Amino acid sequence: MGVTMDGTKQQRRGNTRQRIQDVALELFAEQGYEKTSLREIAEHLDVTKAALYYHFKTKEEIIVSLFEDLTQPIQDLIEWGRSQPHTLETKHEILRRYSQALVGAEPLFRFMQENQATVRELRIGDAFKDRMRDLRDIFIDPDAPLVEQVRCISAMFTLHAGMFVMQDVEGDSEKKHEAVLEVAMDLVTQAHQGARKEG
Amino acid sequence: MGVTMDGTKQQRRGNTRQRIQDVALELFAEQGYEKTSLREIAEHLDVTKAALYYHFKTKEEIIVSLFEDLTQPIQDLIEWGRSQPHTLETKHEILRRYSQALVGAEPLFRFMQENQATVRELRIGDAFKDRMRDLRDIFIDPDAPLVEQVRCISAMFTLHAGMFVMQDVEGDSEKKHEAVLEVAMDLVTQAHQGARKEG
Amino acid sequence: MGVTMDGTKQQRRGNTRQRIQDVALELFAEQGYEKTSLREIAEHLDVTKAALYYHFKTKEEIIVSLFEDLTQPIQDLIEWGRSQPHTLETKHEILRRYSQALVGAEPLFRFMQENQATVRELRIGDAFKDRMRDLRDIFIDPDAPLVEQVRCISAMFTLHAGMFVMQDVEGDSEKKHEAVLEVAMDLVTQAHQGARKEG
Amino acid sequence: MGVTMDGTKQQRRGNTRQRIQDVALELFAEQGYEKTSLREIAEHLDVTKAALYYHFKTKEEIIVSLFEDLTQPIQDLIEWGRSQPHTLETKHEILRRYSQALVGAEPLFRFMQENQATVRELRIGDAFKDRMRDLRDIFIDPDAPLVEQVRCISAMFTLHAGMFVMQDVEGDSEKKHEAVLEVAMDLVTQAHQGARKEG
DNA sequence: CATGAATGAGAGTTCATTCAT
DNA sequence: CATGAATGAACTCTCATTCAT
Repeated sequence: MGVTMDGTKQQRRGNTRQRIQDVALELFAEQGYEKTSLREIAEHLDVTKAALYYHFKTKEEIIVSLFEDLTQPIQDLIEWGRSQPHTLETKHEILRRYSQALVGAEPLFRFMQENQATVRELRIGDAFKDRMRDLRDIFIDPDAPLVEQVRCISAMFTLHAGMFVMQDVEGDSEKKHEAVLEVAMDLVTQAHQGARKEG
Repeated sequence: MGVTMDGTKQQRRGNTRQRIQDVALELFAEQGYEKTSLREIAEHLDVTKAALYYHFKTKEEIIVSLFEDLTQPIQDLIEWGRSQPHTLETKHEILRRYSQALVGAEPLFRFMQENQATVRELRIGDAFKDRMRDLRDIFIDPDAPLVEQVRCISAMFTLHAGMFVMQDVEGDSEKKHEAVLEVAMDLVTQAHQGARKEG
Repeated sequence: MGVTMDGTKQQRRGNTRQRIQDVALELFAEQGYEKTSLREIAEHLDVTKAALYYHFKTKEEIIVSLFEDLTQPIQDLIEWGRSQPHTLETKHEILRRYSQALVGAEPLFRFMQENQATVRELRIGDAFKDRMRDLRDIFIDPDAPLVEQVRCISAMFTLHAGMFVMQDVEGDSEKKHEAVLEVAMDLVTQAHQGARKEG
Repeated sequence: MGVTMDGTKQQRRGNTRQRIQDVALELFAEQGYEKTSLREIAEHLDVTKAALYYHFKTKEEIIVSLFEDLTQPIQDLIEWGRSQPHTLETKHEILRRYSQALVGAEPLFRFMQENQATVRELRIGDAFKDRMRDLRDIFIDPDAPLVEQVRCISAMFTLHAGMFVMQDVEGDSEKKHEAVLEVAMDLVTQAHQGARKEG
């Protein structure tokens, strides 16, 4: 992600920085942001705490960087969505792409979902909220009946739920993803039809 | 127990334990468990930190007590659900009751949802997980097609989403609740019919 | 020990006070003075901490009372010793009596020996030191050669050691006491003879 | 390692760990382990409490480190003693060496003797007990008559007593040491002869 | 690039003690 | 005689952060 062809200098340079990000995300996702200390991250990497400060000015900046790096695909998705007509087909395509984006940034999203209270107070809190609202705005028609709006929200949450709750439902991982996506698609379709009838 | 007719002093003195719980829940829900210090709770109540320790042995015990006190309705619901036949009507009734239970314990549930990473490490983590699994087990038929199982899970998550995300959707609070419940009911109905067709 | 024939009122009255002393001494001896909290003592007795304060003004007063009650025999011994001629036979008799006094107040002495640093800062510290010096003064002749003085001190310490270190030497308890006393007596005898020769 | 020729700054900066140990031992020996707080130690060194934690993970680790560093000579003595024949001459040599080892680690031993109750609960408690038992085992013949065993124990305790009690006996420090050692040697000699007669 | 050493602030927790009831 | 409720001071320990080297 953001890795250019040329690697020599970047690898040397970017290596530690990236390793910090990797370890930090893993620990943040596992234990939460507050309970993960810089000491712990440093120990996992076999460097000193002070070394972290060479690469990131504060603890907060570590997860800010993670957020920015890993949610780029969703940012792209939103931009793309904005330029599309608000048809059912568009919404289906958004769901498909969003589903994939989630898979790509799973640990971050798990972290964000499980540490909402913390995230809210961090600098990324607003960015995240904005992003979610943007996504909602290209996904939900504010003039549609309330029930149909709920169906759309439900569709998105179904995708989220798919990431975490589904883990302890038995079955092939691939098949579960498909099932989740199918339910979400159905919900949007129903929302679309429901809105039609009203209008 | 030294209870005088007049209530003013009683209120100040007699129910500190409850007041601790109230303030703690409020702050936990707002800022998260880790970021809420006992000093802060004590200051809100105008007592010393040590006073908290007269009523609760540890910080953790405060939220444990909240959890136990406030999730009793859901415990009851699960017990009731177990004794019912696994019909569609039962599931609808469960959704209705669960929806109400959520409203009653909203701050706690908001807290649990927004501090999952923290909760997981606390003593209530397992209790919560167990409770959720029990609920799922009386709600989902493991022999049904995967898609229909997902629909059921989605129904429950729709209720959860209803509590938080819906807050910034415009509309009358009462009506939103109804809409959320309707979507959830629909999902379960569809799941039921889908399962029929297969079998 | 200070218990009169009549017991009714004294027992009621003295009962709790004495029970506090008993439990306190046991815990002090086992864990040390600092590590034993009043909460712990109260819990062992199934009363509240505040109850302890009815019987003793402070924590320190508890061990002061123990000290005063239990070292009376030694106080008596010292007084008796003072009125006797400084003969070898007197010293032997002192050893015999001291040995017995130690047995009677074993837990207290164990406590005093194992918490010297603490005791020193307590009010009993000086009292104890005084008592020990008094004992030494009737036991040691300051004009005797240094080696003989050491022998006398060694005799007394042999009795002390007998209480604690001997516990994990195998053998009948009674016999061990006798052996300890014998060694101590020997040391004093030698000291006496050594002093003679010099003089 | 950044060691400059000049020593002044080095002394301030470079050997904080050692300075902590020195001050800690001094205070522990004077006031006891429990009554000595890390704040106090830090203040004596003119650093913050947190600085102590850079050098030692816990308060306990401070005295563990002291114990390990300062009892090495005794450890060596035990090892040496094990390889020697159990003759009287060996025992005399052990006493001589032990006497010297005690002088070298006087504050630590004073601490251990005056804080036995505390030490027992610390990690060094067992290590100390083991060490003492090992010493006893190379010093005492378990088949000897009880009285002779007591004489040996008494000899060792005489050395211990020599460290503390003798402080307030008047006389030249050097001479006192010699007198103490002489009494201890005598006791062992007598024990040896006593055992002979029996066997 | 990275370390060693340190700090200031604050956390949760425990303690001896007090006092109205 | 004893309790319930509370306090103030202290404790051990952890954290994010800084900076000279």
